[in-house]
Amino acid sequence: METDTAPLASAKPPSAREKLIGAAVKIVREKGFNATSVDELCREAGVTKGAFFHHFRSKTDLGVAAAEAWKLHANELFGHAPYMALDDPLDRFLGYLDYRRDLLEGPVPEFTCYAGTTVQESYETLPDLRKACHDSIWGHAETLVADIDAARAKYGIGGNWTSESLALHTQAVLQGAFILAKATNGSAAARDTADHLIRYVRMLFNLPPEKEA
Amino acid sequence: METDTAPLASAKPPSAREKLIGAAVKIVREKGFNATSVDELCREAGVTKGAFFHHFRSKTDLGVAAAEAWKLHANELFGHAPYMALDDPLDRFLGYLDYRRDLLEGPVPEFTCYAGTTVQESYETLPDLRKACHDSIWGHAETLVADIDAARAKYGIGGNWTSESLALHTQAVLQGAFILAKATNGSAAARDTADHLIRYVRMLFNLPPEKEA
DNA sequence: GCGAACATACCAACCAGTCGGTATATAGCG
DNA sequence: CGCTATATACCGACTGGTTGGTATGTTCGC
Repeated sequence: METDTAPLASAKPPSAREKLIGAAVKIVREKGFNATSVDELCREAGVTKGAFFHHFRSKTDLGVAAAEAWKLHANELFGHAPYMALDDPLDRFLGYLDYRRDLLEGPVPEFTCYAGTTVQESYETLPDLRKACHDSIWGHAETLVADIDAARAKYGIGGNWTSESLALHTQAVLQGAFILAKATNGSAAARDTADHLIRYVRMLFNLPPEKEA
Repeated sequence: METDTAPLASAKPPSAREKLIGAAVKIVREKGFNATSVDELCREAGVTKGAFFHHFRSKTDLGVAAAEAWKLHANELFGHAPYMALDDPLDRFLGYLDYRRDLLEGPVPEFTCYAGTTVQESYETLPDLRKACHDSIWGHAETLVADIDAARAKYGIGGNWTSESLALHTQAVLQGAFILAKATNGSAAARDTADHLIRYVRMLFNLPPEKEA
């Protein structure tokens, strides 16, 4: 049906549709999907209710579109980060993990995940939204698998685990870090958890721990 | 103010208060805090609205009481599990992790965390509830710290990390596992992530990986 | 007969979604 | 070029149902 989903930032004149998707990503990360009303989304986007229901059949529909936009946004951000220019696949993967840890700072709603937040509220009640959030998370994890696989082959790393499961594990740890951040309303505990993840991956690949204090 | 919070299961005649707390823990884990209405909680508990607002000043107030009950419930469950009889602190910690992984099965709402679910929806808007969820998670993590500390001392394990941070990391990984479970509406991905956590802890303590397939 | 535990009736605010309408752009046609 | 037809984008008042919360009982143990 709808395939022209635009990323979070786009060209010159943002249409009502794009403004609503941006508003959803922003406000839902602050207050959650259910606590965000259509009127509030319209106010944030500077758009009327008529425009809302012209572009989206329902509030859930906007939630789905926002999940798709969120995946594109993430893959754009991490796919073009500096560490992606490195030659070694393990360096790229470790660069990704460092980058993700370093992003854990500032106001909590600015580094948390739209899809992870939303799926918690929708998984039992809104199947379409659950699936869209699943695809958002899995679609991002997928982008890590090739490098993990290549790194294992290059350095001869075996073990009773799959590269897919490690990619998903990184996402799980980050999602857990977001929950710790929300619980404390700060980012320190989240960074500590990301450090444990980095330590784990380095151990899996027989690397020494990062520089100590 | 209110200090007589009862655990999830108690003696003979469950009062309206206890029934409401039980209903909150159950339904909020399914649908989230905001999507759960007071009327639905009353229906589930078999209690009228008058009884609800006799015992709780607000819906948020019930959410706070449920978070406290949830912590008591968890510490009761894991504090009396079989592995707690083991002599070695590392065996107890590993027993805890195995037990948590093995609990990841069956319907998703039955193994997910009330506090982790709720804090995501409330951290910006309902400070009291955020704090109660924080105390629930941190209060459970605390119960692991003594064993981790003792295990490190016994086996001479150093490293640039604190026992508190590892205890919180286990909670973060489990919270992340719950999100993967919700996204898939199943528990397989969650168990895989728990396996990575167990592998990490074993590596930290210089143990070989668990039995392979 | 008095307070705690519950029940019933009710309310104002808010909710997602509807609907009749307008403004503008483009296309087809002569 | 001028005229009509059609489609898209957008507007905002309105609706029926739901929300969290209140006001006013009733019941019952002490």
